[in-house]
Amino acid sequence: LRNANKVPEPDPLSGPEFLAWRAFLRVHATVTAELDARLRSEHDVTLEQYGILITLVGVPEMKLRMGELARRRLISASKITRAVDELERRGYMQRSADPADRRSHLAALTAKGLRKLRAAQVTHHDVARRCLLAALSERQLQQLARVFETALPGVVSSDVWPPP
Amino acid sequence: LRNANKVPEPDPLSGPEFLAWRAFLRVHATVTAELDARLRSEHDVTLEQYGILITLVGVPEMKLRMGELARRRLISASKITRAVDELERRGYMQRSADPADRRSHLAALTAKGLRKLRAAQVTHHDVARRCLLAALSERQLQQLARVFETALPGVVSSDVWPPP
DNA sequence: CAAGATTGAGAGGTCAATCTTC
DNA sequence: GAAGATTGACCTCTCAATCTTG
Repeated sequence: LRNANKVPEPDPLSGPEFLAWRAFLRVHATVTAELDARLRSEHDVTLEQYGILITLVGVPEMKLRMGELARRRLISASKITRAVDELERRGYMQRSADPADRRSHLAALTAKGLRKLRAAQVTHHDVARRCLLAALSERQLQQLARVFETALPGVVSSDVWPPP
Repeated sequence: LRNANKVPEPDPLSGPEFLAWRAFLRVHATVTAELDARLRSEHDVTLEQYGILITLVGVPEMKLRMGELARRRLISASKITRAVDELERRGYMQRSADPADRRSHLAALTAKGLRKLRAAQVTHHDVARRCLLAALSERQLQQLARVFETALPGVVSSDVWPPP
């Protein structure tokens, strides 16, 4: 405490900045810890795997090139390769050749993967509601979306994230 | 697309729920990816290491028991052991015996660790501002904090998170 | 020779077993 | 015997090197 005061923080966040930022990080950490724990215990799927499946279901034909899938999940090329290996091994996804470019592989959701995702979504939505959404009025939900849209234009309405 | 309609989502989120939730996740993923990348490149520290240092600086005498540190960072006992091993190896932290309980070890920030943290905070705050805070008015920052406090009471004002 | 994807070797994380102290 | 912390063995991730096609 004494030492901390002797080496003061340069250009600190303002009071309201600090409180909003800290609450944002704390809420996210709390909610995702609960999400990952419940998805694992109830569906034997990690939050990361859930993210991959939910990304695919929202896309035409439920298939995406490996690189595009990695870009949308913000993960590396080698990590998406290994994650899809595992999901394919379990029968939730299937690779196929890309007719438009023979370097590229398409990663598709299978019928089994779709059923798995639908079941997992019940848990996902339950956690999202119980840890955040259910406490908020419709007006507060819209405020939240508006505030985020102000900070990162496109983040609310854009179908793909990050944008192409 | 055709198949997705045949296996519909049970109990979906409402429109405003969906938009607020998705934006929340997208903003967090975007900001933390940028944060981790810049902390690594400018200070050779991961976001996780930064989180450990920032947790310690906010606490009396800048020291915490290993288990309490793990609890506040939402990570396992073995992971905090190895993370502190590395931070100690680099001179940013130091372990000492806990006089109150000889089973327990205290993990303390060193003077070098405090200087490292102060430097990293400049980068941290720059990213936090540029990706989220700077676009918001003081009123919007307060709205954000209020909305989070509604969802998880204590998340804004509590000095320790998660609460004891 | 650049882009898309995968692989091998090494670094880092996880789970159960262990050691010490309460 | 349970709690606090660490260790060992296994598993996953990362980085650079590789293979293939544009």
